[in-house]
Amino acid sequence: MALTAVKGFNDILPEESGRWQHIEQTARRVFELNGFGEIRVPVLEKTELFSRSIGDGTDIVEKEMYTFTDKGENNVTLRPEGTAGVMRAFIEHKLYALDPVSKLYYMGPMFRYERPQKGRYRQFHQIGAEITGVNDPLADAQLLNMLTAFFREIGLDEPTLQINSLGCPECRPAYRSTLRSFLEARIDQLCDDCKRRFVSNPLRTLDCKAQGCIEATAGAPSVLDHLCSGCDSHFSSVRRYLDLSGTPYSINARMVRGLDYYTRTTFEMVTGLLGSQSAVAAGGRYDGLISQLGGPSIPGIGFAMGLERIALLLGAKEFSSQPDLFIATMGAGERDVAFCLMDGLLKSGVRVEMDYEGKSLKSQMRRADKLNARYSVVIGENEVASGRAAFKRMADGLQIDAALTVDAIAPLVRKTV
RNA sequence: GUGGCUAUGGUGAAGCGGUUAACACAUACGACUGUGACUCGUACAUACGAGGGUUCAAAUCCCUCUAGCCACCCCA
Repeated sequence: MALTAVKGFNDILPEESGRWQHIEQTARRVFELNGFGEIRVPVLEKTELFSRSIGDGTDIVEKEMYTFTDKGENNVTLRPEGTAGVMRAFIEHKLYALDPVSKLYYMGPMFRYERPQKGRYRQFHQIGAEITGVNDPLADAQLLNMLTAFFREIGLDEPTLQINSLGCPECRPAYRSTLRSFLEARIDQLCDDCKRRFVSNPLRTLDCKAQGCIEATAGAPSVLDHLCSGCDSHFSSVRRYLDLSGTPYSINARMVRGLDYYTRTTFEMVTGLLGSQSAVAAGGRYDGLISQLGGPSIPGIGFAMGLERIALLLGAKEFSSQPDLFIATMGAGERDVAFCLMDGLLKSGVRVEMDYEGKSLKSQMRRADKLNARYSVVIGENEVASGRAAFKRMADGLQIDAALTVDAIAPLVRKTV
């Protein structure tokens, strides 16, 4: 093969793009219903934006970013996630000055240099939403309800919502050291990875899949028992609002996030159908992020969902449309008439196909069938002379006589639902 | 970054050292003399991921590389 796409970068072919559009349109509809407006930000940002927001020690920043120096000697990076860029724009354009509460959504490609596997690619696509300016747990709950609504609308009931609270800079350090002393006593039972995590990120040992670690951490202290009073009441309010609106969820005190900026509420939509890529959507509150990036001290909360993973879950559901009418012609003499008829019908919104290259009637009919046209019509000398033709309903072969005019044809073949 | 598996036409695949690379689907054209889905006929890999080697002879054995998939790490 001469030239191929870059490893981990995929083409979305027409066969699949219908499904993608369905996902995107559903997200737009649900998000806009909730008062979110779309923001479009660049895919390329200064590297510093990501190292400062996501965190220097995270895997994303340490080994997964597409970072390079451009011709002007700027150190730039293809965005590995969406929130940082959106918040940069939020601060840069002082959107907080327009409105104390802003609700934004975005969609587009993200880039991470990882080894591709099922549901994980180097260029992947996310749809995300962010609320800034609200401390109240009401914002957390609305965002979670919106996420739940999206999955309901898209027709997926499989992914389930899990929530947790990670505390804040007040209470997390204390919990972390409590956990560390718990682990210290059992460090021999931990796997090699977790011995490393014990130092770098002890919370991570809680969601390790190794049997020894699961046993060793079975009685580990829970974050939720070590929240400060502010975080504790915030979390219980979030739960109360979810209960009030009947949103199903479960609490997973072992859920950890990969980005440093999360505080308090964190959550994931989890599926069991994608192997180890169980998270279809994930997010959380990031009360310190905006000020960390040089903006005012404004809280925020948001999520991102993975389009590829949702598309995978949607599976083989059919989203392609069918032509209303296929026009077949007997000979070159009728093609002018057919072409004008097609043009007129297209202008009035009827989806029409015709044969472009003067193939045999047999081929044309086969094509009408293959395209799954709802009606077909054959135009020959007789039809041109009489100005009428038989429109064949492909599903059952019924033929209906009608005049060869847009006004007569459009209502006949147009899908009436 | 680590590990495992796999690489034959548009697709799914047979082939396990010996003349024309099976079969199916898809595609194109045709047969049933102006009407699809059934049936039938014809066409369709100078070629077996790339490069090297062994051999009289390789898609079939060996080596290297590359790619894809899956898993780990991590993550949407």
